[in-house]
Amino acid sequence: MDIKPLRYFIAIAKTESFTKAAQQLGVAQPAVSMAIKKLEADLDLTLIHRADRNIGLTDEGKKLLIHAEKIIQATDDALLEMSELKGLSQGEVRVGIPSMLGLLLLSTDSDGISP
Amino acid sequence: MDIKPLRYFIAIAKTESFTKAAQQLGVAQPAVSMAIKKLEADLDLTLIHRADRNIGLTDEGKKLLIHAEKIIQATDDALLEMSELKGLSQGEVRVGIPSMLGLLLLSTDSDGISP
DNA sequence: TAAAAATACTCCATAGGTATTTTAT
DNA sequence: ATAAAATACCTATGGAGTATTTTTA
Repeated sequence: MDIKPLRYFIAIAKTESFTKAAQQLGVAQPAVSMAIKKLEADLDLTLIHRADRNIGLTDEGKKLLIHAEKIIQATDDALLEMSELKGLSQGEVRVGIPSMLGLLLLSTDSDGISP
Repeated sequence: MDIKPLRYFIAIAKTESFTKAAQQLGVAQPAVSMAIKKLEADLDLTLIHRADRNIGLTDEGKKLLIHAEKIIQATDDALLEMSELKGLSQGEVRVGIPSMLGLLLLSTDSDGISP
Protein backbone atom coordinates (compact mmCIF):
# COMPACT_ATOMS: atom_id res chain seq x y z
CA MET A 1 0.00 0.00 0.00
CA ASP A 2 1.29 3.37 -0.98
CA ILE A 3 0.58 6.80 0.40
CA LYS A 4 -0.38 8.77 -2.66
CA PRO A 5 -3.32 6.57 -3.66
CA LEU A 6 -4.62 6.99 -0.13
CA ARG A 7 -4.62 10.73 -0.59
CA TYR A 8 -6.51 10.22 -3.82
CA PHE A 9 -8.94 7.93 -2.08
CA ILE A 10 -9.62 10.43 0.68
CA ALA A 11 -10.19 13.17 -1.88
CA ILE A 12 -12.72 10.99 -3.65
CA ALA A 13 -14.45 10.17 -0.40
CA LYS A 14 -14.69 13.85 0.45
CA THR A 15 -15.84 15.06 -2.95
CA GLU A 16 -17.81 11.95 -3.88
CA SER A 17 -16.39 12.34 -7.37
CA PHE A 18 -13.36 11.17 -9.29
CA THR A 19 -13.40 14.30 -11.40
CA LYS A 20 -13.62 16.75 -8.51
CA ALA A 21 -10.98 14.82 -6.62
CA ALA A 22 -8.67 15.00 -9.61
CA GLN A 23 -9.15 18.75 -9.88
CA GLN A 24 -8.53 19.21 -6.18
CA LEU A 25 -5.42 17.04 -6.38
CA GLY A 26 -4.12 18.76 -9.46
CA VAL A 27 -3.93 15.63 -11.58
CA ALA A 28 -5.91 14.34 -14.52
CA GLN A 29 -9.05 12.32 -13.90
CA PRO A 30 -7.72 9.05 -15.35
CA ALA A 31 -4.79 9.15 -12.93
CA VAL A 32 -7.23 9.07 -10.05
CA SER A 33 -9.35 6.42 -11.67
CA MET A 34 -6.38 4.17 -12.28
CA ALA A 35 -4.84 4.76 -8.88
CA ILE A 36 -8.01 3.60 -7.19
CA LYS A 37 -8.31 0.70 -9.53
CA LYS A 38 -4.82 -0.39 -8.59
CA LEU A 39 -5.46 0.14 -4.89
CA GLU A 40 -8.55 -2.04 -5.16
CA ALA A 41 -6.59 -4.67 -7.03
CA ASP A 42 -3.81 -4.62 -4.45
CA LEU A 43 -6.26 -5.03 -1.60
CA ASP A 44 -8.48 -7.33 -3.63
CA LEU A 45 -11.49 -5.33 -2.49
CA THR A 46 -14.00 -2.95 -4.02
CA LEU A 47 -13.65 0.37 -2.24
CA ILE A 48 -16.01 2.52 -4.26
CA HIS A 49 -19.26 1.60 -5.89
CA ARG A 50 -19.72 3.34 -9.22
CA ALA A 51 -23.17 1.97 -9.68
CA ASP A 52 -24.71 5.10 -11.09
CA ARG A 53 -24.09 8.76 -11.42
CA ASN A 54 -23.40 9.07 -7.72
CA ILE A 55 -20.50 7.16 -6.39
CA GLY A 56 -19.94 6.18 -2.78
CA LEU A 57 -17.72 4.15 -0.53
CA THR A 58 -18.46 0.52 0.02
CA ASP A 59 -18.41 -0.81 3.57
CA GLU A 60 -14.82 -1.83 3.00
CA GLY A 61 -14.07 1.62 1.62
CA LYS A 62 -15.48 3.22 4.76
CA LYS A 63 -13.23 1.08 6.90
CA LEU A 64 -10.22 1.95 4.80
CA LEU A 65 -11.03 5.63 5.01
CA ILE A 66 -10.57 5.58 8.78
CA HIS A 67 -7.18 3.95 8.40
CA ALA A 68 -6.16 6.14 5.49
CA GLU A 69 -6.80 9.27 7.49
CA LYS A 70 -4.61 7.99 10.31
CA ILE A 71 -1.83 7.08 7.92
CA ILE A 72 -1.97 10.45 6.20
CA GLN A 73 -2.06 12.23 9.52
CA ALA A 74 0.98 10.33 10.74
CA THR A 75 2.76 11.05 7.48
CA ASP A 76 1.99 14.72 7.55
CA ASP A 77 3.09 14.90 11.18
CA ALA A 78 6.39 13.38 10.14
CA LEU A 79 6.82 15.68 7.18
CA LEU A 80 6.07 18.70 9.31
CA GLU A 81 8.57 17.82 11.99
CA MET A 82 11.21 16.93 9.43
CA SER A 83 10.61 20.24 7.75
CA GLU A 84 11.01 22.03 11.05
CA LEU A 85 14.21 20.17 11.86
CA LYS A 86 15.56 21.08 8.49
CA GLY A 87 15.13 24.72 9.31
CA LEU A 88 16.86 24.31 12.66
CA SER A 89 19.80 22.20 11.62
CA GLN A 90 20.50 23.72 8.26
CA GLY A 91 18.90 27.12 8.30
CA GLU A 92 22.14 29.00 8.33
CA VAL A 93 23.88 27.10 5.60
CA ARG A 94 20.91 26.59 3.31
CA VAL A 95 20.54 28.43 0.08
CA GLY A 96 17.01 29.42 0.96
CA ILE A 97 15.65 32.14 3.23
CA PRO A 98 16.40 31.36 6.87
CA SER A 99 14.54 34.30 8.32
CA MET A 100 13.92 37.96 7.83
CA LEU A 101 16.77 38.71 10.17
CA GLY A 102 19.02 36.40 8.23
CA LEU A 103 18.05 38.18 5.10
CA LEU A 104 18.90 41.55 6.53
CA LEU A 105 22.19 40.40 7.98
CA LEU A 106 23.42 38.23 5.18
CA SER A 107 22.12 39.62 1.95
CA THR A 108 24.70 41.13 -0.34
CA ASP A 109 22.26 42.64 -2.78
CA SER A 110 20.17 45.68 -2.15
CA ASP A 111 16.66 44.35 -1.95
CA GLY A 112 17.18 40.87 -0.56
CA ILE A 113 14.70 39.57 -3.09
CA SER A 114 16.35 39.39 -6.49
CA PRO A 115 17.75 35.95 -7.33
CA MET B 1 7.36 10.44 1.48
CA ASP B 2 6.70 6.86 0.60
CA ILE B 3 6.14 3.84 2.76
CA LYS B 4 8.68 1.36 1.47
CA PRO B 5 11.73 3.55 2.16
CA LEU B 6 10.45 3.94 5.70
CA ARG B 7 10.49 0.18 6.11
CA TYR B 8 14.05 0.18 4.79
CA PHE B 9 14.96 2.96 7.17
CA ILE B 10 13.57 1.10 10.16
CA ALA B 11 15.43 -2.03 9.16
CA ILE B 12 18.66 -0.06 8.99
CA ALA B 13 18.00 1.50 12.35
CA LYS B 14 17.39 -1.91 13.89
CA THR B 15 20.35 -3.68 12.29
CA GLU B 16 22.68 -0.69 12.20
CA SER B 17 23.74 -1.87 8.78
CA PHE B 18 22.69 -1.32 5.19
CA THR B 19 23.84 -4.80 4.26
CA LYS B 20 22.02 -6.60 7.07
CA ALA B 21 18.92 -4.54 6.44
CA ALA B 22 19.00 -5.49 2.78
CA GLN B 23 19.30 -9.17 3.64
CA GLN B 24 16.47 -8.93 6.12
CA LEU B 25 14.33 -7.10 3.58
CA GLY B 26 15.14 -9.48 0.80
CA VAL B 27 16.53 -6.85 -1.54
CA ALA B 28 19.98 -6.01 -2.80
CA GLN B 29 22.17 -3.68 -0.77
CA PRO B 30 22.27 -0.87 -3.34
CA ALA B 31 18.49 -0.70 -3.33
CA VAL B 32 18.57 0.13 0.35
CA SER B 33 21.41 2.55 -0.08
CA MET B 34 19.67 4.41 -2.85
CA ALA B 35 16.28 4.41 -1.16
CA ILE B 36 17.75 6.10 1.89
CA LYS B 37 19.68 8.49 -0.25
CA LYS B 38 16.48 9.50 -1.98
CA LEU B 39 14.60 9.76 1.31
CA GLU B 40 17.29 12.06 2.63
CA ALA B 41 17.17 14.11 -0.54
CA ASP B 42 13.38 14.38 -0.35
CA LEU B 43 13.51 15.52 3.24
CA ASP B 44 16.66 17.53 2.69
CA LEU B 45 18.12 16.02 5.84
CA THR B 46 20.84 13.57 6.76
CA LEU B 47 19.22 10.65 8.52
CA ILE B 48 22.16 8.31 8.92
CA HIS B 49 25.77 9.12 9.56
CA ARG B 50 28.08 6.79 7.69
CA ALA B 51 31.12 8.38 9.22
CA ASP B 52 32.98 5.21 9.90
CA ARG B 53 32.52 1.50 9.93
CA ASN B 54 29.63 1.78 12.32
CA ILE B 55 26.52 3.45 11.15
CA GLY B 56 24.05 5.33 13.27
CA LEU B 57 21.04 7.59 13.13
CA THR B 58 21.49 11.32 13.28
CA ASP B 59 19.30 13.29 15.65
CA GLU B 60 16.97 13.91 12.75
CA GLY B 61 17.00 10.22 11.92
CA LYS B 62 16.00 9.38 15.49
CA LYS B 63 13.06 11.74 15.22
CA LEU B 64 12.01 10.25 11.93
CA LEU B 65 12.25 6.75 13.33
CA ILE B 66 9.50 7.52 15.84
CA HIS B 67 7.25 8.79 13.09
CA ALA B 68 8.15 5.99 10.71
CA GLU B 69 7.14 3.37 13.23
CA LYS B 70 3.78 5.03 13.69
CA ILE B 71 3.21 5.24 9.96
CA ILE B 72 4.16 1.61 9.43
CA GLN B 73 2.00 0.54 12.34
CA ALA B 74 -0.98 2.42 10.94
CA THR B 75 -0.34 0.95 7.51
CA ASP B 76 -0.06 -2.57 8.79
CA ASP B 77 -3.22 -2.11 10.83
CA ALA B 78 -4.98 -1.06 7.65
CA LEU B 79 -3.61 -3.94 5.63
CA LEU B 80 -4.60 -6.41 8.30
CA GLU B 81 -8.16 -5.20 8.53
CA MET B 82 -8.51 -5.02 4.77
CA SER B 83 -7.23 -8.56 4.55
CA GLU B 84 -9.74 -9.69 7.12
CA LEU B 85 -12.59 -7.94 5.32
CA LYS B 86 -11.55 -9.59 2.10
CA GLY B 87 -11.94 -12.96 3.73
CA LEU B 88 -15.38 -12.05 5.02
CA SER B 89 -16.83 -10.43 1.95
CA GLN B 90 -15.29 -12.55 -0.74
CA GLY B 91 -14.11 -15.74 0.88
CA GLU B 92 -16.76 -17.86 -0.69
CA VAL B 93 -16.48 -16.62 -4.23
CA ARG B 94 -12.72 -16.25 -4.47
CA VAL B 95 -10.67 -18.51 -6.66
CA GLY B 96 -8.30 -19.19 -3.81
CA ILE B 97 -8.61 -21.53 -0.85
CA PRO B 98 -11.39 -20.27 1.42
CA SER B 99 -10.91 -22.86 4.11
CA MET B 100 -10.25 -26.50 4.66
CA LEU B 101 -13.96 -27.09 4.83
CA GLY B 102 -14.42 -25.24 1.59
CA LEU B 103 -11.81 -27.42 0.02
CA LEU B 104 -13.50 -30.57 1.14
CA LEU B 105 -16.94 -29.42 0.07
CA LEU B 106 -16.11 -27.78 -3.21
CA SER B 107 -13.15 -29.54 -4.72
CA THR B 108 -13.88 -31.56 -7.84
CA ASP B 109 -10.53 -33.28 -8.08
CA SER B 110 -9.34 -36.03 -5.81
CA ASP B 111 -6.57 -34.43 -3.80
CA GLY B 112 -7.71 -30.84 -3.56
CA ILE B 113 -4.20 -29.71 -4.33
CA SER B 114 -3.50 -30.13 -8.03
CA PRO B 115 -4.09 -26.97 -10.08
C1' DT C 1 43.26 -6.59 2.92
C1' DA C 2 38.52 -7.26 3.91
C1' DA C 3 34.18 -5.38 5.05
C1' DA C 4 30.61 -2.39 4.00
C1' DA C 5 28.55 1.43 1.47
C1' DA C 6 28.41 4.07 -2.76
C1' DT C 7 28.30 4.48 -7.74
C1' DA C 8 27.46 3.10 -12.62
C1' DC C 9 24.68 0.92 -15.73
C1' DT C 10 20.75 -1.27 -17.45
C1' DC C 11 16.06 -2.89 -17.53
C1' DC C 12 11.35 -3.02 -16.50
C1' DA C 13 7.23 -1.52 -14.14
C1' DT C 14 4.27 1.96 -13.34
C1' DA C 15 2.35 6.56 -12.74
C1' DG C 16 0.54 10.16 -15.30
C1' DG C 17 -0.83 12.81 -19.40
C1' DT C 18 -3.86 13.25 -23.74
C1' DA C 19 -7.36 11.41 -26.45
C1' DT C 20 -11.21 8.61 -26.75
C1' DT C 21 -14.93 5.55 -25.48
C1' DT C 22 -18.42 3.82 -22.56
C1' DT C 23 -22.31 4.43 -19.57
C1' DA C 24 -26.20 6.23 -17.32
C1' DT C 25 -29.31 10.02 -16.70
C1' DA D 1 -27.28 14.93 -25.14
C1' DT D 2 -24.42 15.46 -21.36
C1' DA D 3 -21.48 14.58 -17.79
C1' DA D 4 -18.68 11.42 -15.42
C1' DA D 5 -15.78 7.37 -15.24
C1' DA D 6 -13.19 3.95 -17.74
C1' DT D 7 -10.03 2.55 -21.31
C1' DA D 8 -6.22 2.95 -24.71
C1' DC D 9 -1.99 4.50 -25.77
C1' DC D 10 2.39 6.76 -25.01
C1' DT D 11 6.17 8.66 -22.43
C1' DA D 12 9.11 9.46 -18.69
C1' DT D 13 10.57 8.49 -14.23
C1' DG D 14 12.36 5.68 -10.85
C1' DG D 15 13.10 1.38 -8.36
C1' DA D 16 15.84 -2.63 -8.30
C1' DG D 17 19.25 -5.90 -9.98
C1' DT D 18 24.32 -6.96 -11.25
C1' DA D 19 28.82 -5.45 -11.46
C1' DT D 20 32.21 -2.45 -9.84
C1' DT D 21 34.52 1.03 -7.17
C1' DT D 22 35.49 3.58 -3.10
C1' DT D 23 36.50 3.85 1.69
C1' DT D 24 38.13 2.81 6.30
C1' DA D 25 39.32 -0.05 10.02
